[in-house]
Amino acid sequence: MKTQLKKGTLDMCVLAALAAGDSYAYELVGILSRTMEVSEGTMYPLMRRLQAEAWVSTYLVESASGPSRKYYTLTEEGRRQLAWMQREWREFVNEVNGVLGLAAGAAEGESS
Amino acid sequence: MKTQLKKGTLDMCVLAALAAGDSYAYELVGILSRTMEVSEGTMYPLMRRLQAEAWVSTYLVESASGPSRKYYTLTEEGRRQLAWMQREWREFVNEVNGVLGLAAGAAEGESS
DNA sequence: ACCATGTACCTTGCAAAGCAAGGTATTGAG
DNA sequence: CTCAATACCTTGCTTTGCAAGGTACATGGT
Repeated sequence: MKTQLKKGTLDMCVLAALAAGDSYAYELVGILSRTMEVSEGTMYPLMRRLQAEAWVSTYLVESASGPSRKYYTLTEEGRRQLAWMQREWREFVNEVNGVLGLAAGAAEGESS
Repeated sequence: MKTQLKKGTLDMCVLAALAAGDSYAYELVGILSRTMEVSEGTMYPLMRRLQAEAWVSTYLVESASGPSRKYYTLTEEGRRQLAWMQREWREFVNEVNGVLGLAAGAAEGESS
């Protein structure tokens, strides 16, 4: 469920998570999954996009408990992009809530 | 812009607008355009979907200034669907803001 | 009569994004 | 030696928004 709602917000969520510290795709799925549903099939293509846009850069780190991890760091441009996305996000939420609010006022109690 | 963010919210917005009173596709574009960007190419297929799901029903009304208008009414099921969508929407907004908030707290001032 | 403008309907074809399902390789436990 | 967990990845499908195009009616201007 909620698949459609996530469109366009996951990049922002990942960038926000990376703003709190470097991480790798597999771990990011776990981190975001504490709050919302995400799958690996979504994550890996997403990370490629972020890198293609130069919003993140990568480096490899060997792990003692499995294959090497591909860590991602937020770039300066990524940081700017995150700020811009957050502005758009808040704006959009207001727009939608505006439409919902209008309807709520007209559909429910028209007290005074 | 913001095309991706709209995915999944436009149906809800249209249902909300219809909760305030019957309307037709062309007019709905105008109504929603006061708050957010929508185009006809989006609206007409959308209305077909809503009707296919039985969330709206239609009736024709002749117009003095152009072709007949296809009015849409919210059905009982549509009303229930709208309520459910709004719940999902608020939940989702909280989830995303949660992820953004975590990052904000960790990235900016770590006072105390 | 002609044409532009506004109203009102519609479709086709594309692009973007999320996801299930599948696949590979490494490490450690039983 | 097999099983699970870690960690990477791709292919194909689906949904949705949108630009671009097309139809038809009414009105006003020329």
